[in-house]
Amino acid sequence: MTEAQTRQADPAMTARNNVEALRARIVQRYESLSPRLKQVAAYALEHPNDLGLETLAVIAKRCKVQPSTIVRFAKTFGYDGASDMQKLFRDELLSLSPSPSYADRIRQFNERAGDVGAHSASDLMHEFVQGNIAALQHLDETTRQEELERGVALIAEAQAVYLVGLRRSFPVAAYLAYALRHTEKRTYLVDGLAGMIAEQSSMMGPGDLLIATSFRPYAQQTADIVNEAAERKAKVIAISDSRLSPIARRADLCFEVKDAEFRKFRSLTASLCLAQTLVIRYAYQLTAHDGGSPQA
Amino acid sequence: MTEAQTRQADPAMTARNNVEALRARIVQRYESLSPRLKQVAAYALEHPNDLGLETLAVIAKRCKVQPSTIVRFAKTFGYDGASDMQKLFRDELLSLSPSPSYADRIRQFNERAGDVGAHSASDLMHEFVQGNIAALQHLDETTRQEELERGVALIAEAQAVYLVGLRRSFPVAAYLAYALRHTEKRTYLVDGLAGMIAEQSSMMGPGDLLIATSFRPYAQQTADIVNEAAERKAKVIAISDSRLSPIARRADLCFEVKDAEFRKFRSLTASLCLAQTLVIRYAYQLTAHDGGSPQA
DNA sequence: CAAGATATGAAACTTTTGTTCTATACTCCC
DNA sequence: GGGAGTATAGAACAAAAGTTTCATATCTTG
Repeated sequence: MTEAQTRQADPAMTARNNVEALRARIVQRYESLSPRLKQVAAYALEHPNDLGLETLAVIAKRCKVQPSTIVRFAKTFGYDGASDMQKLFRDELLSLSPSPSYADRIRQFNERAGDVGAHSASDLMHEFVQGNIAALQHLDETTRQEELERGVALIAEAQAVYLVGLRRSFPVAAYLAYALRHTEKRTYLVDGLAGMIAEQSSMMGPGDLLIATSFRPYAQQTADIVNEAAERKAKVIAISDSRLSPIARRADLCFEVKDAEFRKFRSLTASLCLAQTLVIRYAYQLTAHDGGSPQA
Repeated sequence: MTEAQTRQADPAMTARNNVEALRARIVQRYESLSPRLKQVAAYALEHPNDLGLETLAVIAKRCKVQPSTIVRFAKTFGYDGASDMQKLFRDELLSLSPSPSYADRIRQFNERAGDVGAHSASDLMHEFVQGNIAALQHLDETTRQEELERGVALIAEAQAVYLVGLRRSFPVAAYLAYALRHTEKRTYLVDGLAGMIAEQSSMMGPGDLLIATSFRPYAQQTADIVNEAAERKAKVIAISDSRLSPIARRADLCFEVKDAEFRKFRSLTASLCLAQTLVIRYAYQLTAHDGGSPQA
């Protein structure tokens, strides 16, 4: 106790008993640390809980260093020893812990539930997280195995894959382009740079595949590209929010994705998860057949 | 020892490794316990956390009993010793604890996801959905209210917002650019088109904000831009997977995001959800203050 | 390239911690 | 009220953990 008081009195040591401050100091001094100390530093940032309640030997093993290194680390950051530092993490764990006792737990819950109306930033995040989780689960439930397999097959058969997604759908197309380019598949992102959408899409031909992403309100340009692809006998996969959308109607295969939406800000979580599934499944099919190795 | 073995054989004792079940047993047998054991029992129900991470001596003092009494208590409830029982509370603490448990889940997901060959496309999707859900929950648990508010404030104060995210982080930057452009904030996407990254980033100045997104392996160019922003006295928000990343170290504010990862295919779910929260919170703040209406 | 400084690994050492043991106190029943 | 059985405290013991030391390796610097 007297020790703690001494510490609090010392202004240079205020950082000592605050995990967040310690984290900051670790980050700050990270570059100047020795290699082994860096290992410990990284581990401390990654697994603060372990620091709090595992023994030195265990922590040391996980960091792949000697126990003595942990002690050195603690001393480097101004603690008497490793135990001294561990107290810090332990206290933090206790203070953040959800269940100090039943009574406290219930009280905490009620307090948190009470101020949802206030819409603090973290409440907002909580809502988005819940919304996105729901969207992902919906995706999982509604997406049919055969459609996924057909999508993968279309990618596999295509000579080249064209990606289009404008405005809010652009990140999906960009993600697909990035991921597919790490397989050996020839991949073109139709981005409309320099107003050359027409020129870019005029490259498509029979044997090619267009993956078009668009959500209400549908970009006319995206619909135009889908139509052009159809006329040029290219295959089309649509990722859209409705099978009735202008994108979906002329597509060979349509994935209907219901993403979370808040006001008019649409999330892309489910769309990206679908994209991820298609690409990775395709990549693995490659390794399975060719013995090759997909890169990303 | 033999006692413990007998117990494991007893199906009714599966409850051994579940804190909730232990609590129930304590309550159930409470009346039949000796006075000192009652003291320990009451303390165990009230302060499960202490049971998990204090030493026997400390717990004993708080219960006002001898350390040996704690051991007897543990044995009374079928454990090999006090340490054996403590493991239980410790695990519980870990599993309820906000940060690393979800990180572990994500890690577990990443490890499990290793063998895809056997999986059908829909199994694959199911795994990704689960992985992304874990990542979202982790984001929700670990992101601090103050950091979100600070991020929103930085956006609000900025004269102009620059976005950078190269390679696999590009969709995040693109999403932010799209969303922010639907507020009245001046927004520039540093995309490196025509090799003009240097020129684009040389536009930043004091009063501006750079939001940089980068994940391991960090793109050198992104780090360069962050450094340039710092030199030009612009503020920097980093979205990265570690506070030790080259992006994060010079940032004024760092959001640490653990996205699900499959081999080297990184998901962007959590990053996008964070981006979404920042932008919408900012937009919401605008309406609250100006009575205006954000569009997207 | 050598000398000094620094960092590291392994083992010895010390302290702390958990567990067991035994004498004593207490309770309950005869 | 006395004896058998149980509970408790405290000390002794054993195990485990944390810390220090020292020899070796590595990196700097003149």
